[in-house]
Amino acid sequence: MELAKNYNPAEIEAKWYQYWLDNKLFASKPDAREPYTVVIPPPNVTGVLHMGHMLNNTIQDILVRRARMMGKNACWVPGTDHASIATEAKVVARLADQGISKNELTREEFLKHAWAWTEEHGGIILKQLRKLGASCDWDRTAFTMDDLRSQSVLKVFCDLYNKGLIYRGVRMVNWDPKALTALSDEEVIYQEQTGKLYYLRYRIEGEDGYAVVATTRPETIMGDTAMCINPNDPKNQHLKGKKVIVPLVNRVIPVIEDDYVDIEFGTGCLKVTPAHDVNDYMLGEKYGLQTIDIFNDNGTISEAAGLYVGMDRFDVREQIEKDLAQAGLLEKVEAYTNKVGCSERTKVPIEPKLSMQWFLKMEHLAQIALEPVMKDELKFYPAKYKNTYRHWMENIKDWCISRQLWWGHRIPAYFLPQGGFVVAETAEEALQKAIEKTGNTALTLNDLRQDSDCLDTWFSSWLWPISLFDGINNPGNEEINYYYPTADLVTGPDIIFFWVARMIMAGYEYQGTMPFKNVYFTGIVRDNLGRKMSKSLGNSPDPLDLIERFGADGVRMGMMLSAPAGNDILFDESLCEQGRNFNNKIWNAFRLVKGWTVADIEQPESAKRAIGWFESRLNQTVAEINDLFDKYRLSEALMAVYKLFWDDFSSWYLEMVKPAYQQPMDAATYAKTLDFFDALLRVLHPFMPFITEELWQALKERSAGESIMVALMPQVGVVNEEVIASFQKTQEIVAGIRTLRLQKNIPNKDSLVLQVLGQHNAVNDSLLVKMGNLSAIESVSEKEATAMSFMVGATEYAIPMADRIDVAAELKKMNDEVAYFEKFLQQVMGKLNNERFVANAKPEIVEKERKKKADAEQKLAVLRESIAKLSR
RNA sequence: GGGCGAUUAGCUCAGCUGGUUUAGAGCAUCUGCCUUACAAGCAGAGGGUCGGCGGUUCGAAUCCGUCAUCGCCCACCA
Repeated sequence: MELAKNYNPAEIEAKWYQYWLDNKLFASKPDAREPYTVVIPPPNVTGVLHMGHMLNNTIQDILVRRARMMGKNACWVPGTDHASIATEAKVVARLADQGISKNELTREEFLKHAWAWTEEHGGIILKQLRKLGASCDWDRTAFTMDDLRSQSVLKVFCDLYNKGLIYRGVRMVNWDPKALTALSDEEVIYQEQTGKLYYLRYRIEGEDGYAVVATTRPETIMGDTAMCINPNDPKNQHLKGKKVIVPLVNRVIPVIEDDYVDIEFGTGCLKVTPAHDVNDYMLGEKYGLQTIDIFNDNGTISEAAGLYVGMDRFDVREQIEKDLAQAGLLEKVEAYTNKVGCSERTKVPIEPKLSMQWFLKMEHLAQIALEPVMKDELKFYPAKYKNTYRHWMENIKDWCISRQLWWGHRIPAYFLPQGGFVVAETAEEALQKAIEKTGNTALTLNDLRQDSDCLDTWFSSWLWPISLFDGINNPGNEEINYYYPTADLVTGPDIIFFWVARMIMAGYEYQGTMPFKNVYFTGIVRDNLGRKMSKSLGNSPDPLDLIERFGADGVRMGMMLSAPAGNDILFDESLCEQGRNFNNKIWNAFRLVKGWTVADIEQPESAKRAIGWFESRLNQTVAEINDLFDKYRLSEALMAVYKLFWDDFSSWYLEMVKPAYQQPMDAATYAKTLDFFDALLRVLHPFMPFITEELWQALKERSAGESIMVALMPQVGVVNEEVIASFQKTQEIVAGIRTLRLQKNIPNKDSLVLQVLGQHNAVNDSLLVKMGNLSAIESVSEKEATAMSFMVGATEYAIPMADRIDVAAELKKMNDEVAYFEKFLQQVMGKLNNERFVANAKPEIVEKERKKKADAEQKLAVLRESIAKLSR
């Protein structure tokens, strides 16, 4: 067989992905095996794969593939999210490019465009995931707005409404003036902005003086309906019971008193605008103040304001500053930085606004979802997110679930002609309820008007682990019973409240148990300077381009090399390079092994020893990897396999069993080597699915449809610690020989004699001879005068150098060692001479120190003797 | 303003309930090798007073306090 010198992933990856699909290896159906379920965090349906997805899905695929090879029935369900607000914004933008504005269209027309967009761009991201090797059960691909998921949403909405957990009412909500919709608290992000603090003069009615109010939002004065002071504020006592006049507006408003006001801030006077500030709203409620809504939905000034009507809120801020100054009502302006709540989606500052919305009461849901996490029944990795979770749960507020958008699940509430509404899953059902409610049998579907709002995107996402198995519409069906609760959820901590917490609530509310057993929080993928990857910085590599250049396996390995749970990963292309290099290493190891010829010859002693050692090392590493996976320490598990393959297998094992040039190998060693290779490929497969399949198929005869994907992981066999320890000594001796060769420029092909002084365990001598290229190993009581030596443990090894020896250098080396061991011994003696150490430390610790002392003394004795001889 | 987490080799990180000779790994670096699997490689080597200061202890990277720097989350100070 002719194999290319370098591994070429491109040809191989497409071939095997198709093979897996053709053989339905990703598909899962309930059976007698233990299930292992993962639901994908559904990406935005019109999204494109970025590095965050790469990380997230690589981790999921590793977990899923491993579970499959552990004999579980692995089911990874893919899908996409309709992403109500984000997608609607994109569709609106595209329509605008075509000169169409949303409000020219009917709801139906708009939705037609939205669906067209979805079909056009939808699922691109899922196709891209195939390039990564994702082993999703594609037949199960779901969409948060497909029929089953939509029905689930409506059913849950009705159920929660019937339970009294969903209500409709006028509340202060976060209003996005650009997207023209209400938002949940979680969709508001607070950003620091440098702005100004304006000191405005409010004339006191019937007096000459004025009170000064500090505000960041002078444009809201048209909505002022009171001024508030702290009753305990000594500097504002004179304002008690007075009335003041709103600048420019000239409205007379009362001065009220409440200890909510911070005496220290500004002048201690607060302007109260109940319609446009959460706290002011609270004050307004408390003191029965009038509310004047001075804003239109798009952030311009409304008729109610009387002034600046139709102007944008930020233009008014500039204009009013000038007008106030001109009127002598602006005391001063200071530079001021504060945090402004902005829409997560459109980035514009949100406007607190009173409006009629739908809300979900969260208290009960938070209650059932908190304890399981705190008690680790449902585990978070890393656990530090438990704190974050608890804090949110304990301070939870009602969830505003209605959005003034069209792209999403329309709220199943139907308004009646004579007022009031009914909630029902279908219009027909609603009509029936309406008739029952009103007693009016003449009502028809045309008399009902369905609420035009739709639901927050997350109101469908929170059902994902249940709705994917149709557990809402069809409770207790075979699939939900089998696949639920899912095993691991892999997602970013940025959506812990949006999604993770709410899924846990829905899980307990609708299935009576957790939606997943473990949550693995990934970090954020950053560039090598620690900056977030973003389009504007241009520091985000194109994943598909990376895959093309380094191979999917190479990129996967690059992502995983530094990705402990919860840590951000500083991504650099060099990591992919390392991954590619590793692929190449595996490829070439395979070339070597497949190049060997087998003959009916006796198995050499060295091969027997090598096999015994590697078997133990393999078992040891497999056990270690099992443990690391249990702790979700995937990058460490990968590193363990990496070292096992590169160092132990390639650098040591293969070199030890390798026959001399063009010589054949014995059949037993060859068979064993193939077995080892097979096991290594299986351990590697979850990390690097493509190259491992390619080589696994080529390693031995396989039958049609067979795949490493469904081969079983190696089991942990016997680990002979003694063999490993004695081999480690052998490795050190070989390294010693190699160091001397390098120092003295002795080529590898020149064989050497190794002299051993004192005790030597000869079991690995056959390996020593082979790896060190020795012509003999001699036990001597005294080394040759011209020998150079090194120590392994307490034994001295020497190699006669004849005229190559440099006595002075050799002496210096040994004297340095003496100095080192003397210092070391001194430290050990310091401890042992300390009575309190001997008295207090655990006996085994003291024993260890005694051993150190004995070893050091022996080494010193050997060294001193050598020095004495050499100096003669 | 509260809370959480970090700070260990040039870089990215391990180091669990204090005591495995002198704190580890990978990458990078340096030296020697185009040795018939692999230069995307082989062999070898160097590199850290564990952020600062104090404390507890026979003993501290590890526990406590404090300061500094960085990061994240939450919060209604206009």
